[in-house]
Amino acid sequence: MDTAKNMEGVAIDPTTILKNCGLKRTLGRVKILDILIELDRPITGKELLNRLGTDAVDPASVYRTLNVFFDLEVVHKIEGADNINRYALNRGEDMHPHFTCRTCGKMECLTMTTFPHIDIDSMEEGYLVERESISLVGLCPRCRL
Amino acid sequence: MDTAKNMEGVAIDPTTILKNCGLKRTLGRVKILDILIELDRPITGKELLNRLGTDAVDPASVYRTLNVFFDLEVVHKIEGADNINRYALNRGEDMHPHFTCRTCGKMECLTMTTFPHIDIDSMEEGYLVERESISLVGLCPRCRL
DNA sequence: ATTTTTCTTGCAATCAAGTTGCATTTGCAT
DNA sequence: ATGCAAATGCAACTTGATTGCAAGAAAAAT
Repeated sequence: MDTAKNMEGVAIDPTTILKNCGLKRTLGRVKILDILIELDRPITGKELLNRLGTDAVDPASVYRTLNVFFDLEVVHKIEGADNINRYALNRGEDMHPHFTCRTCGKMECLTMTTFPHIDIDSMEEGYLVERESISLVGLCPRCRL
Repeated sequence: MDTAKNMEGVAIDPTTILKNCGLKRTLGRVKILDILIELDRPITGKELLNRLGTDAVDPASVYRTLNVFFDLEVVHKIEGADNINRYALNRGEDMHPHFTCRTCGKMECLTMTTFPHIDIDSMEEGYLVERESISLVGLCPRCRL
């Protein structure tokens, strides 16, 4: 079985990721990366903690790790649906909107949807736009009954 | 001097607003509406409390009031830039993106910018989209140095 | 292989935004 | 004027997340 690769054809396994950004390979970080690699949608710190389950990593360490990963661009941080941060592995994908179900709280990446172009030039002079995000909220098929 | 009007030509003063939605005209609500009417950008509960200043309204009451206003569509609630809710008077405007300065935290409405159309049909069947928001984050001219 | 250095973690305390329960007060219809 | 539903203030609490610090684990140096 092949190792997963990202869009640039780079292998994505915890050890390689950690080595590539000069972080020590600790059990907690590996477990967190295992979960994020497995998943194709952004999850909250809470869900991550739940998934880590019994062999718990301390919440403080989880949040610290996520922030380190975010600073090193190992993960994306998605804010905005319900004021809870969600994290997803940075696979080098294009920017895309996210859909969050109001009931079950699951967030999904709308990778099939083209990211609409915002006419930034029509903004007043002098603004520097660093991040753009589009967020849809509603009901997913399962929660819609 | 004329009283301010919204897009439907309805006068927007605290007393009228409160009467129109069957809420009691209390001092706190009037003060909050005064501030929101005056402002053309969404503000946080914190900023609202600061502006209420010395003649303080209790934080719990402010947040309760904002929620009541939101439920009655008197105000918009904008989430997403930094996981802090911001509120702006509902003037019946079209949906528009918001820009938040990473440094000073001020949010502005990008009313001059057309709201890009998201191709919701390209989403899988069964989703119900209730809200859509577009959020830009960066530096405003003042904070850009 | 062992020591040393540096980085990480766990734990507990803390923070900030926001909510809730409840007794008291206030607006307003009568 | 007065009676009652609605709103407020206060304090306690919730939740997501951060921080200080002592103890522990990786990687580097010997």
